[in-house]
Amino acid sequence: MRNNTTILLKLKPYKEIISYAISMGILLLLLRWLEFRFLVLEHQYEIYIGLISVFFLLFGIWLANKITKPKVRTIVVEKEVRVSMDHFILNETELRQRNISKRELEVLTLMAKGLSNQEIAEQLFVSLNTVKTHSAKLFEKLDVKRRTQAIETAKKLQLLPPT
Amino acid sequence: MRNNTTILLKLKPYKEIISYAISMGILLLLLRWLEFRFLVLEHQYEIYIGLISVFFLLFGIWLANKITKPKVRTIVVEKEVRVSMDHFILNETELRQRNISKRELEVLTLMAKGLSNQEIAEQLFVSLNTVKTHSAKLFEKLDVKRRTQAIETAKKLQLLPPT
DNA sequence: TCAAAAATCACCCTAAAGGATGAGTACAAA
DNA sequence: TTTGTACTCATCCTTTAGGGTGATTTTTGA
Repeated sequence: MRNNTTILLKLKPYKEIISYAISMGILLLLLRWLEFRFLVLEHQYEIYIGLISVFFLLFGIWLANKITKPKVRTIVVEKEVRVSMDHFILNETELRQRNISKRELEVLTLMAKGLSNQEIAEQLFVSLNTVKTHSAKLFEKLDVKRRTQAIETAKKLQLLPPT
Repeated sequence: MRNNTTILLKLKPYKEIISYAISMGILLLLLRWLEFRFLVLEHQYEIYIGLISVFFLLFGIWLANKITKPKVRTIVVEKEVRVSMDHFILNETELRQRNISKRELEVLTLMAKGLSNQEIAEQLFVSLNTVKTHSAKLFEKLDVKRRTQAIETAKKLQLLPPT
């Protein structure tokens, strides 16, 4: 059982040769038959030759397609990929120098997302007043007057990820 | 000199046809010669047939290699492109789709810089009310409620340069 | 343990932002 | 010429943001 399989596997690479041999066998039969025809119709051997030619031409083409490695043309397309700064690194030095606390940075982050003070308060589970205090201190430390400026400045200082 | 080059260049595409014609010519001569041999050596026409067969077989293979189209394999190479302010391209399609006017974009730009409505009004030499009208329409068109959101959204839509 | 810093919240007040609506002008396209 | 659109400005009103001050509670580092 296992031996048979091995034999079959060993025969596999010679498949084409075998099919070639079979083809040649069929061809020989065909030739015999054509030879008979040729003898009967004396002066029409040009047709015979023509048929042979056409057959081997087609056979050659078929064989070539079977044998030859497929031509592969490689087209390299360069695709531009916008690299969004998913690997944002917070500028902790700046953070320390400006003495900005964790909570303040949280408020700043939510500010940058476009949340109102009320929404920030809800998000952080603190009162509106607390958020206001944080933002007021934040504006001082960032040396700005408005939240829009705070966001701009913070992004420039790499305290917030860019757009 | 130049004419010769031109002629050669014009002949170039027909190179295969010409080589084919030459091959056929040679073949005919060969056939003639073989025919002679055939007549002389009466019963050796199998060799003749064989030669014809081999020739057309090889010719078929050659032809197949010439004819077959190469398979095209497309390799997409992703190329990282850092997005920086330098080559910011405004998304005019988005601008048109959202029907945002030039003036509104101006206001949006100044907003993103952190200016107050009053400052924007002074910069554009219009009244505060005008700026408010513009910003109100902007918020509608950008489908946001606050200026901070407007800036965020606009940057995401590439209507404003990133930080 | 104790002081400093951070975080929380409140109150009051002003400034700015935002919503809704109406209306006049200028300019280009139909 | 008319029509539409962008731009301009105004008024009234509400909401949100921001400034200033003071106070209590946690947290933290020396």
